[in-house]
Amino acid sequence: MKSVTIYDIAREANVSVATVSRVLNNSAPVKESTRRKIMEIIERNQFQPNALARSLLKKETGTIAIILPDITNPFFPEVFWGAENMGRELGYTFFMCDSAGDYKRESEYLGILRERRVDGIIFLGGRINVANCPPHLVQEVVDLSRHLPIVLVNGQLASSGLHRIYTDEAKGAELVVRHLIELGHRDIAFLGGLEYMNTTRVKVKAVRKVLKEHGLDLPPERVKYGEFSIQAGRALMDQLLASPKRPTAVMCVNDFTAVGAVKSASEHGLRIPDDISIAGFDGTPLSEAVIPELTTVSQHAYELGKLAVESLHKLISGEKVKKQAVLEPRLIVRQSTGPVKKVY
Amino acid sequence: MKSVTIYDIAREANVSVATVSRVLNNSAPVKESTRRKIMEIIERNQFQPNALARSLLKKETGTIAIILPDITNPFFPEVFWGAENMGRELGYTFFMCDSAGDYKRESEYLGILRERRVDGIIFLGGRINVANCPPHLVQEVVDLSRHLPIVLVNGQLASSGLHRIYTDEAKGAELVVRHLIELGHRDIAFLGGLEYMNTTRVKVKAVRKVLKEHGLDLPPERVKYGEFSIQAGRALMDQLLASPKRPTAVMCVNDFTAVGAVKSASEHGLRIPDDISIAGFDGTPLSEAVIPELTTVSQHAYELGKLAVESLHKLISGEKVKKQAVLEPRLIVRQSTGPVKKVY
DNA sequence: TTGAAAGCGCTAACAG
DNA sequence: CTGTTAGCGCTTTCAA
Repeated sequence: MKSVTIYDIAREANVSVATVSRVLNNSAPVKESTRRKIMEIIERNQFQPNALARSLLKKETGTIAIILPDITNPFFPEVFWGAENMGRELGYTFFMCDSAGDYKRESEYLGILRERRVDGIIFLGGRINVANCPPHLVQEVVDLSRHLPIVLVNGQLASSGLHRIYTDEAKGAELVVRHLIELGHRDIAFLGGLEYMNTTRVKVKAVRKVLKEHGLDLPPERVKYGEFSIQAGRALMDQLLASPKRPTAVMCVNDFTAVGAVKSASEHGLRIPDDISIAGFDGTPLSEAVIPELTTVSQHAYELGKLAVESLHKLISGEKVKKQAVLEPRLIVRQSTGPVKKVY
Repeated sequence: MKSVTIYDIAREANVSVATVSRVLNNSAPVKESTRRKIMEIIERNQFQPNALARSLLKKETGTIAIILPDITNPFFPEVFWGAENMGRELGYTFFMCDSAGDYKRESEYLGILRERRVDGIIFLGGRINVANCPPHLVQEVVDLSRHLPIVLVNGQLASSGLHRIYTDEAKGAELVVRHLIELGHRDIAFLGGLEYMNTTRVKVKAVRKVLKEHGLDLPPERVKYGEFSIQAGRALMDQLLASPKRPTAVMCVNDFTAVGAVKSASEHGLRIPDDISIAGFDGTPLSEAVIPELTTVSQHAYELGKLAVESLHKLISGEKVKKQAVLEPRLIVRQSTGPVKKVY
């Protein structure tokens, strides 16, 4: 089990470790014949340099960590996949940290990652998505960011000056509402999402704005806050349908809740979109897998991951990077929304 | 940006680095007063020991890597989530490596992980799931396993003697077929999965076996091989439905293909399960998200991840571990399967 | 083109 | 209870 080191190679080749190091890194010219001899010995011994030792010296590890709130939500694997594909080419390996959206876990990971000397961190969810993040939690991230680059994806930390990549969710929500209005809907509800999370607030605000432009409004009973899960979507929709007069269209905070809403609606005997239109958000693969396929808004998850790594890499290399990169959301009209049915 | 080291702390506290190290690791008694002083200085400087240096010395990194074929397939996040929850308590951090099922990428990662001196590897998909894995690819893993523990999840490497955790897929397939037969189905088809992958073969074989027990068989035209995606499921189902006489029930290789099959069937105007029963496999969250909810077989993905880490940890700690751990699959009957409709 | 030697930051004997 | 010291495996001057 004794692992072979650069010394073993050097000894066997009758050269110094410096020379072996040189052929390993191509960091200086080495006589062709010695190079070949060394290479041969390396191959034969299946020698692999110890990345820890190298990192200790070079002060860079070639690792990036991604902290996210829920890997089982299909939006995040998509982001990761984008990040990894970009990162692999640049030579990075990824630590995956599922925080479950829990501040404590986030802090825990932040500490661990610092100890492990990752080259950078991509942060999603949790504290960067709440309306009023406790100052010490903001500070923690800001402090860390003085040691290593951090990129926030789809979130922010009040006046932290951290780099951000995000999709314009307000714009996305507007797209959905305009689409619904064009279809003739006048009674639109908003469903899902915790009230104190930004992703929820931003959307509700945008919905209000667009409705107002059309002389419509969003009364309190047409907004149902809750979790982001399928279950929550279903329960919330149940509530909505329990009211005497039901809306003709529902915009959901994400695809999960939309799926739940669809379930509830069909359990209530409603046909979608004939009896009620339901729209999701995120454009996850799930939205396409469901029947009926969901009208939703693509957040370009893959792209977000890719861009995050790209920025991070530049930051790591000391290049100048724009503080913010905003992606345009894209409305994807599918089967779950349709013209309002006139009832005379 | 100069990072503070144990030396800085020692100097400021007027003690030796050894003492600082002792309070850091609680590895030997230290006078309470000095301990407090040192702690205070550590806090004030936000000192975090460099894990690289420690790992270099201790020959253990506290990292586990998980190699899997497709993080966007909801089965795998579930496995990861189980692994992480178990691993976090044991002090591990996770490298996530999406191989895309590509042997080249797998090899690439295997090399990188060795260099990074991960404490262990959890391997899923790709080469451990094909019927005839090229010997050099087997050898590569076996070689590596002499340097660090490797656990194969839901797969195997011919006579490699590697540790394995898996769900009994044959049993799972049997469960589905028996369920279908009980419902009165006599014409059952199998859909999806590459023919050369074990996960496909095992299931087809099991289906044949059970059908035979009941005096039935699985003619070639009732088996449609293909990818594991939703798209594949849909295309394959289209083929199946193009035949003059369609089966009354379809068992799919996984939930993705089942979802595709459901789509195709409903596009063809068939009601599920009244006109045709469709069953999935894996028990992913997707199977429950979809409408109608899928009858499927739970592979206990979360549990697989948990167990994998548990074994790995024991292996790492030098404890004795069973070569194999087999989980019992569980049939989950939901809405996509029902009694066969008698047609006279 | 090559070698000697000084660390990177930490832990673990070994002495005291 | 505490300090000295020898590495862990590698890269990188500085000389030769």
